[in-house]
Amino acid sequence: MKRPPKLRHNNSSIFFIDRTQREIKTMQKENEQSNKNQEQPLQISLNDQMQRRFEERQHLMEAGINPYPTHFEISHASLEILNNFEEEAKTPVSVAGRIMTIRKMGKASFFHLQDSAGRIQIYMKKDEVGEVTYNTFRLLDIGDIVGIRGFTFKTRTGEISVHAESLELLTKSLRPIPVAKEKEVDGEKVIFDAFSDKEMRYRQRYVDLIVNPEVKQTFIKRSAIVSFMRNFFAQQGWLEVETPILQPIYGGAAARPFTTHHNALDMQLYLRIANELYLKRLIVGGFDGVFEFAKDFRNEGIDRFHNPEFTQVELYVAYKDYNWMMKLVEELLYQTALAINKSDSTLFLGNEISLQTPFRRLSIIDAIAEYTGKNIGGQSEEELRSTAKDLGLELDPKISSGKIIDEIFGEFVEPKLIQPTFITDYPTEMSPLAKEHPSLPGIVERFELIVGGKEVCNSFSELNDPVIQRERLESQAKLRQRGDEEAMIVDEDFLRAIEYGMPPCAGLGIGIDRLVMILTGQDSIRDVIFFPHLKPE
RNA sequence: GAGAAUAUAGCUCAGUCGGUAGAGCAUCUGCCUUUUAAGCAGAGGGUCGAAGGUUCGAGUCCUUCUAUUCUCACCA
Repeated sequence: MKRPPKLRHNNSSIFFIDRTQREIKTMQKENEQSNKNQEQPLQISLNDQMQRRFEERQHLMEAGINPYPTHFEISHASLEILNNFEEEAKTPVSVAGRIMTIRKMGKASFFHLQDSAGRIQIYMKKDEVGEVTYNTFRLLDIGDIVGIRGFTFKTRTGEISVHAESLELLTKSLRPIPVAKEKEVDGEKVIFDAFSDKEMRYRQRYVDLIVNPEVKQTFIKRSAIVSFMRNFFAQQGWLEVETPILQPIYGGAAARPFTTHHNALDMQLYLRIANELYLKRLIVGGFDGVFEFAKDFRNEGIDRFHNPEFTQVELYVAYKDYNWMMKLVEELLYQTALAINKSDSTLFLGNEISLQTPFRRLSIIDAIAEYTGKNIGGQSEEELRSTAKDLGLELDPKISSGKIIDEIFGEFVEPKLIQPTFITDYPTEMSPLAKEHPSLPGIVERFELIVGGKEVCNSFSELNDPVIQRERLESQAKLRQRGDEEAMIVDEDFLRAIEYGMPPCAGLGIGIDRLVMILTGQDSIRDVIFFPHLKPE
């Protein structure tokens, strides 16, 4: 460099750079030349804004100032200052956060710092912080992270702020963040030109979280929902466990799996589609109640209700049945809603949903009768097929009676069940792991909870007769041979386990992503998963 | 898997009949000591998603491809 930029600093971490436009141009030229000469490993394509920020980082380091120091003592979060403000106190505070707005007015400036709790305005006056610090500040960018020491006060226009006495750069930001401006109109916040491109929001969730505060709230709620449920289960004395994600035989649900390969063992493995069979092994082993918050993986379509990996909590409780489990689910969801939203009602897909207990209960046969006028109780496969035809439903000729009922239900009933509704007593054929109803032949003790037209829970009294279980799995294997890719596989180890004897048991699965969607009012699963699956850029 | 829409500056978006690439915010320079979508004056910034084609000339018309969004189908 022919002429380095003027750098002055004193013994604190304060710096001062004075540049003219011409000097910047010269430096850019030199930078380009040195890039050519030295084959920089840096492969980031720079726009003008990034170029300038890279240079600034370099200048700081040349001046012996670390743009990435290791720590800063924080006394207050932004929200604490706002909540505990006392007009006359002038409380000394130190705060840290990302610069989100800047309003420079010559020898005084205002800017907002954003920390994890919120935003706080900082006021800085040249007379008070001195020329060196003030000029330091003038060079910082929106997006930089700084620490401020000062005292609290309220501005002429009434905003609680921090009057800065010193400033320390904590992290230099190299990429411009898409700042949106906001304004209050009649107490309502109006946001201008928000960062709203959905693809970029999902791909660069970190940016989404910085600039769209309501996104953060959704995920904070998600965390609170899981914590609340975990405590709810733990307080009953049930054990939180972990079971394999990599499985030699997958099972517990009707779905197509992901496959992977273990090199050292040279064997194919599957990513689990459900935890059910492993959790039941633990009930055999003598635990009275086990639960697992689990990532499951299903190799199927992607839309706003389905992500290839999703979260379920499964719970198994010995000596209980599905009627008991229904009461538990009602209580759990009601309590969760109250804890999270302070309300038992929520807006989901345009519908006001009430989680007030008790939820409606309806057998699948009655539900179909109510919403289609067709009584399918006791109908044979052929009769069911003609009922479906009457209703205008086209069916794959391969599917059998259980699936036909499921199709009719899914097409004509499920979308209409907006308020929480337990659908009970499914055909045995659809539920190979559920125990048959003692007084209803061909029907199992099973329920699903439908909310907003979508399945949220699935539960049954678990089948524990190993002989019948083997028959059921073997007939699944036959369906598989007929071409049903989702039919289950015979899992000999699971059968061996329940041959030792599994106590009567109620099982439950709750789709966490969907529950979070309902309780946070989000219409897409992508808005409740930090990093939803997208094709590579 | 099928259909529709979208892709232009860091962000949000205009761009008419095919004829020199536009705005607001952000950035840079100057002024401004309680502002808040701060203000005033000026400046810089573009492989118009990618590749072909038509044309004297393409952001614009045609073809193919890529990604996303929405709807439908399957799945929870």
